[in-house]
Amino acid sequence: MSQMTNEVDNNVHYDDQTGSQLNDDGNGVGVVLKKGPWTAAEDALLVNYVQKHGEGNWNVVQNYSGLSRCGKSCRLRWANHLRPNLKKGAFTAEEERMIAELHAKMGNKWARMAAHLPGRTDNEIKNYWNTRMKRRRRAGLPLYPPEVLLQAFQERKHGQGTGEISDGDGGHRDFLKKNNYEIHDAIFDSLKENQGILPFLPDLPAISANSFLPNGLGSPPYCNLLPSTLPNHDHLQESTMSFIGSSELNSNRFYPFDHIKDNTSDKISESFGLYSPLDRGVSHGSICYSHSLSNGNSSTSKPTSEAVKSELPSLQIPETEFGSWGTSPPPPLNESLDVFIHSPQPPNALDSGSSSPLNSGLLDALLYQANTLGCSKNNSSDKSSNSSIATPGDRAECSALNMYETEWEDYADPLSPFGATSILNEHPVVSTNGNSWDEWELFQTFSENSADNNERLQSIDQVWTPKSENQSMSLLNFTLPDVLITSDWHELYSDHDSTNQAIMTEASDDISGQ
DNA sequence: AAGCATGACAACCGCAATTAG
DNA sequence: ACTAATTGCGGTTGTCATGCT
Repeated sequence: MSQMTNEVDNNVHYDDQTGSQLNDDGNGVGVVLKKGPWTAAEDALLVNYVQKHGEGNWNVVQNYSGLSRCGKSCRLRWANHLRPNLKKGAFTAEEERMIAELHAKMGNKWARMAAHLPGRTDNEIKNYWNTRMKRRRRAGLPLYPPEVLLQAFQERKHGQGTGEISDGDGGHRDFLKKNNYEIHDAIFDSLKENQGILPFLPDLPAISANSFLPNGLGSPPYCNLLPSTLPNHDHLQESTMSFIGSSELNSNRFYPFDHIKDNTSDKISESFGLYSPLDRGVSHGSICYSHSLSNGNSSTSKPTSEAVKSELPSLQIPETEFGSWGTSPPPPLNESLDVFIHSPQPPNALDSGSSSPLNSGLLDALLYQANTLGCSKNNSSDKSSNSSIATPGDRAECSALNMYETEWEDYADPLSPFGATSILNEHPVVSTNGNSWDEWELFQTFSENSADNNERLQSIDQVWTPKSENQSMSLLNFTLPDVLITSDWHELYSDHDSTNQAIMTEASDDISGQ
């Protein structure tokens, strides 16, 4: 890097600037070890050493090479920069897709991910992901492309989760599978991270709580959601019921966004964990409350803001804990669910009366989403009739949708394996050049100023067809167009809904089918 | 042009796991 | 079996470049 090139022959500068540390490995006590950026001369020394002695024994490098670096630093330098076959430069589209996919499966297992990306280092991947995630989070965008979510979900569902990608982290998965409690990491991760996948429901029909809770949690699909092996089922049910009771699900009919009619659209985003670009507060409830379940264990003793801090993607649970679950009674799961279920709601949530499924946690948000999708297919009249509700929410929803639509522009590259081509061919896009962020804003403005939402939603209804539903299940290669400034953008909208629907249908099937 | 925000990297730190004695 | 050393990993921080206001 340019940084490095500027550092050649300036040892003194960096010694003074970055300080030093004493060697603590006994090899040269009192020797001042250099820190900071490596110089070309140091690199040469290290390369020379490795060529002569091979990798390893890093702590003795300074003895043989004359380097004043600790072994750790040498190893890192070699691994990240000097070893042969390192691939430099920007990640390719394929690599980016791989990273998203791997992260959806593995979480922050950078080293494992690097193993699947020849020539790339864990540090590189980590930096890439963190930067990318920061950017996306700031923009309020979901971390994973829907097709990655769907694919991962399907793979997990069909027991081919590891497939060609073995993360070696099957411990907790085994546990999950054994307990028929297999919910894909990525789904929860995505929900937890920013839940961008949820808010882009095409519309928000009023649905009857009874329609998907015919007999409360004691009947499908909820009863099947619970691990059949749970010995403390009653307890869990009771807990879950109280959880449901805390929401508006116990009313005959609830309007998911009704309660936010009078609130700002931020509440929707907050409820679904969709970050507002303007508000990245770390204490957003949805993040906090989703954490316990997504982790599958109760980590709520810690400040929930940590969920944000740690950027936990997948089931980032110490494997020992899961391992112990496998050999000991499942109460931890109960507890975790219990904790999740009884997750304290922020006072304002209660005060505002927004104890809706949106605020009560990602589980019912997920289920709500899944069921809503089901309802939306069967009840277009409801859809249209309800498209008139919650104007502010609708706007927020629209915003979320818009974000989603432009979200995966990275994957809209015609060369991308996600294959934007077909979509782009099917749906003429007016503008498709370059980066779309500005265009997205333009589009958002367009959307917000466009004809009233009812009309838009009706259009969506019109373009919904069983065909698109069927297609949705084969949309693994579906890619969002780069830009959606198009006269018939609602058709794209509809296709996104298809993907979304596919995901949520999978989620619903997966949950109810367990 | 200056200041600021952000991105991209590189490197360090601490902890945990593994290995060697 | 125990301990220390080594290695690996993930989180975090620091620096520079770039773009925007």
